[in-house]
Amino acid sequence: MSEVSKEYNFSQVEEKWVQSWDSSIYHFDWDSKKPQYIIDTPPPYPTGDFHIGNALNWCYIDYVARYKRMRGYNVMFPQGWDCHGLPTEVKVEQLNHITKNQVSREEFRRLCEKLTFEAIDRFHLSMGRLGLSIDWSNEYVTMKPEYYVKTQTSFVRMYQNGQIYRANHPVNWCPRCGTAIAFAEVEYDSRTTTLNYMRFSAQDGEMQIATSRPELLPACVAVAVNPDDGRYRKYIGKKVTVPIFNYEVPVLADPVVDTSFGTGIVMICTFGDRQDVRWWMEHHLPLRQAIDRGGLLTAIAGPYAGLDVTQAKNRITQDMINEGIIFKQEPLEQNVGLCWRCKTPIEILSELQWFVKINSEEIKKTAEEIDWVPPHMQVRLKNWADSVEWDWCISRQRIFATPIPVWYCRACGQVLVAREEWLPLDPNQTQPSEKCKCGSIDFVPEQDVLDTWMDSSISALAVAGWPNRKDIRMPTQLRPQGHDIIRTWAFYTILRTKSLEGVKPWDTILVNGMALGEDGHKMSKSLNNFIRPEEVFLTNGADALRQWGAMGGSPGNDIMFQWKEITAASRFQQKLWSIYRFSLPLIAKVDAVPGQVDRWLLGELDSLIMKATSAMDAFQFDETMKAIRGFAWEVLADNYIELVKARLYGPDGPEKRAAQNTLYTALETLSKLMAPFTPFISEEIHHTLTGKSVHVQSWPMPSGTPVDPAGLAIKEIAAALRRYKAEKGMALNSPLPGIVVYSDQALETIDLIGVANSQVDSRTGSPLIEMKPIAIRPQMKIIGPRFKDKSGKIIKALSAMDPVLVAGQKANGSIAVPVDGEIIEVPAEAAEIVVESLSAGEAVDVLRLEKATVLVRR
RNA sequence: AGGCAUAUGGUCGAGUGGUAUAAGACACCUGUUUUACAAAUAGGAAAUCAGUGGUUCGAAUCCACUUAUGCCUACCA
Repeated sequence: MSEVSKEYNFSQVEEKWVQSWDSSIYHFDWDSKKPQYIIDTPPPYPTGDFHIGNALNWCYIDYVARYKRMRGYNVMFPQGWDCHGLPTEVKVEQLNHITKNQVSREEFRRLCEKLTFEAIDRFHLSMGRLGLSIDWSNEYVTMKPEYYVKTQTSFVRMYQNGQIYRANHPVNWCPRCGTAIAFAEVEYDSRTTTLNYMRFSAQDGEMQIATSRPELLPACVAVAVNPDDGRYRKYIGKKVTVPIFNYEVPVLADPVVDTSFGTGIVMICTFGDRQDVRWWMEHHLPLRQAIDRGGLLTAIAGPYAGLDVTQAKNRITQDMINEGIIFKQEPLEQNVGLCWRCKTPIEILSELQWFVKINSEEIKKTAEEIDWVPPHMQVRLKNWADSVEWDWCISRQRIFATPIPVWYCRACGQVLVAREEWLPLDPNQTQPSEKCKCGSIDFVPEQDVLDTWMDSSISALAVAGWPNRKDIRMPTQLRPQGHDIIRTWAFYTILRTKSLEGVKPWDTILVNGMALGEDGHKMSKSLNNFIRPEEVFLTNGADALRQWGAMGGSPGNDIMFQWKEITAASRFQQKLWSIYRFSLPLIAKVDAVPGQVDRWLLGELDSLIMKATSAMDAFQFDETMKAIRGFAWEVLADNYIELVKARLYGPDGPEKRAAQNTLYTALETLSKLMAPFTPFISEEIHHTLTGKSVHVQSWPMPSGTPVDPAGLAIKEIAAALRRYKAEKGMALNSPLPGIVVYSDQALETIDLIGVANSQVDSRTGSPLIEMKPIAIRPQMKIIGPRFKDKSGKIIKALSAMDPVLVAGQKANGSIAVPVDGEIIEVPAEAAEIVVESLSAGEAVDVLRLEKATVLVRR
């Protein structure tokens, strides 16, 4: 055997295996007869860094993938890249000092692709270094035609099924960027604005209305009051006149109106905010669009047309003050919706856009068919589904995204959606190969592109072989993701999979928490609590980081990054390495009959395997790792190895071989159990022992060896003797004058003699020591359910009885307890007797253990 | 403002109805060099389980309310 270094050199070992592993063992086999286990891996947005949060997500996936592989599944752990999106466009503009309109669409797209490919390369490096068992034969890149043909196909099919339509609909609009944006792209900032009190003239008098956006006055389509508000009841159903613009709008009643805000009367405009949209739809109000795509006021704003929002606000406010229409102003703390990119206040405009129909009920129903880990995460999806008010706007006014495969006939305006067999295509570069119904061949291409979620929401379908394979592998088995994107990625994926194939996308969704910094806040550069995985790779290695991911917390809970966890992980690896270093020259894989102590260890190993298996099946990685650490450290190192050292160092013989073989088995099994968590050190150990890779091995099965009670007793005696010596201030290897152990079993003494460095006599039975009952422990579990509300009194009375008397009665099967002058018979199990041993006057120390009594001569 | 979650020793964190030892880790204190490991080992101190009320024979555990924190969503005409 080669030299094993005293210290575990994680970087040498990890780098070695990163270099030499054959990644083809992780490839999914489309022809396999094994049960499939397909993971719908999140496709990250590659512009950015691979941070600790990513690392955590991918660790979770890798634990599962490796475990399932070892359990005999045909596992697919694919990796995709969600490329399209605004951040990349912005970055390209910054890096090249251009705006996207200064170069052609094709050129701009090319620049975005280049940046994205570079970013993907960086991710590849980090992911490899983390030891992820990704199946790179199933990699997908959403910006490549091979992938976006699927996005376009899904668009065409959903259009044909009537699930996609084009319509005028309110959208969030950034006037500066000139594009519709999703709710997720709106951020809020609190600002102080002005609340203006205005007079509207009504048929019977005057209505006073407060608004922070007087410039939307020409977009006013109604005013609303609360039906329960006695002040304004008389106006309901009547008309009022909009000042300055002089047209009449109805007065509506709506319970949502807050009677205590402002005057209790609301001006409904198209559109000031989301509530306006709700009212507009609910009450079927007309549309008066006062702001255009550029953020300028339209012709209906009369004298204010052509002004931008701020100018218009100032002018109209001043005019109304001058005319006495505004009679009061007060400051208002208000959260304003901003474009997250350019911080321009957004407007809600009605635009001709493409939409996907949202059927919340169907999504909720499908969500119920999926196993949520942890279960309460499903509630988040349901709440979101219930709060969705508009259909999903999927068109974006951008460049770097999947093109919408649609043209419009210049002659008659007819919409022409591409045929599936024409895809992939960009309508800006390709003309349709058929005429319009009107006979024209002159088409205008759709310039809008698809929302990025249209790409990523078919990830499950894409990895399962949709749409080309005859045997689409739906549903997939697992969706791992963070809880921050339940409302988007999970929601849209369920929607699309159900729409396109009528099935749920996954059997199980595993939701992991967010990675928090050491200060307990979400990791961010601005808080300076940001840790890069590379930092940990350098200081403690990937295995240590992976252990943190497993130990840090249970699924769904946020997990704090802590260096001390990393340190603890490293220490464990060092401990394991020490065990390995000690064992390697001594162990052997030989046939041998295990002794009592060996059978104890093998029994403990069995229960570790069973514990680890059930915890892994429930995605309880923390439980699994904890059990492994506990076994390796306390059971194996502190007890078993100490016990069998004498045998291992001793002459060859059946006893030595038994220890050699048992230790070998324990190490080999440990390397397998740890392989999903710490692939590097596990591989190093396993490979040295067997010459094979641990990552193609099967998950260990219990050998069926029960814990040998005699072996357990020996282990406890050894621990007691160690404690005894420590308390006496003796060196642990100093001999004792003589030891006699009493037990029900005939205990083997070979290991005890070695570990105590003393003569040991083993006898069956008990020593001549008087055992005196001194206390009674009532058993709540027995008494409670049987005696209910009397339990309290019985316990009190029982505890007060003479322990000697109770011990005698217990031996006879039942105990008579006097309660309130009445005798109640309680079963023998209702009381445990505490006994004290009285020394027989010999010069011995008595160590009383559960399964044995040890006399140590002084 | 709404939804969901969380609250356990100095710190982190298991435990989800059953005994007066509430796991473990880190930190702290004390002993010990024992032919793998002092980043070890043997031991110790340290928690009225956020508060109040309730259900129960019995509550860290279930329920209600309160307080604090986190996340998600919304934000005001």
